[in-house]
Amino acid sequence: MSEACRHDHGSPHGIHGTELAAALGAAEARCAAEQERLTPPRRRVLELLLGAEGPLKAYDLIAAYGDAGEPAKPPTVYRALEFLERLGFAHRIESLNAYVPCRMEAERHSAAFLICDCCGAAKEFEPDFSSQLTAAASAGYAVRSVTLEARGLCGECQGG
Amino acid sequence: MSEACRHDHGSPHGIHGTELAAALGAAEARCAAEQERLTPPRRRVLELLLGAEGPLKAYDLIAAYGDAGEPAKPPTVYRALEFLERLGFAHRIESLNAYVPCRMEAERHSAAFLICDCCGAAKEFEPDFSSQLTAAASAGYAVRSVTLEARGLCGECQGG
DNA sequence: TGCGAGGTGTTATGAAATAACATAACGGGC
DNA sequence: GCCCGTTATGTTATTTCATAACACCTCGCA
Repeated sequence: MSEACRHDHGSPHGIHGTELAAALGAAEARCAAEQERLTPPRRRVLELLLGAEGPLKAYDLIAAYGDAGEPAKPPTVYRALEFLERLGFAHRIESLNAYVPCRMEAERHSAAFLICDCCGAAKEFEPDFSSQLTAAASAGYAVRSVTLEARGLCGECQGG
Repeated sequence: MSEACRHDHGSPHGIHGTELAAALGAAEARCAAEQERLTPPRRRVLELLLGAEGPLKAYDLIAAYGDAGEPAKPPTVYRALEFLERLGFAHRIESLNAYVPCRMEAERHSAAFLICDCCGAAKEFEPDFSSQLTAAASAGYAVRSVTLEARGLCGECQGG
């Protein structure tokens, strides 16, 4: 992380086992409902994101892709990420060049993150953009999507 | 831009001549007041940003840097950008990998942009982050900086 | 069964950013 | 003035991030 510190950074949990299977199943179901296909590469990338401890870089995914350690080719992963973002299953965190699975209920929503500069955790939260949307409207803009990234320190990393 | 369209994209204005000189002078003054130095590379990069029609990529700056067409070396420009961001003279737009000069009054503020996917304009506006900061505080985060990027269409590009 | 749309595999390349190290300019204390 | 620590610059090379381009495949459907 961009900041040296002495903490024990307890892992922000990935999901595994039954829970992971359930999440993948739910994704499968949502795809079916929307006439989209959760193909093997897409499913694999989503699986890796869901199992991860925190935001993953594209090349982390590329390296981790193969079952026996063989990496994927970059376009394979970038295409899968594009799909997952489009469906709302994952978000890109611009300021980290990294990706996280979506943890929220709502589908295809705007994304907002609290990013800890110390431990690297990225916590998604439900933003209220009404004030910013009002400002945008009065400037004549038609807003399609909004992303917000707040950098700082999480509770655990503030202690010292 | 990421979206084909038929508009005549009138130029979002860079500043030039006297106005540019005044802006650089003001920057010089603020540096002096803060024991910082607006060295030649920093001044040159700021000048390029202020004169530009819209967001500039780092490699646009690198290419445009030399008076007679010789490019700068990447670290020259990246260091200058880092300085300009630190002092609040410029902002990075994460979702574009591009930079704009700061158009606001306040110093070292958080940044918020309305980005037109059609003409590429990036309009800075004064955000009200109180609701998001409340949410962050209740999650235990100590926020240092916030960036918001809203993508959509500007007034001119909505017409058709 | 032939066609079109969407998806994948593969090679290669392009774009964005930084590491590492040498050199130079500046400012304060003596 | 001169030394010295600090800050900034110059330069080479490399790393990291992302996409172009094209061949092939596969599924639904006329």
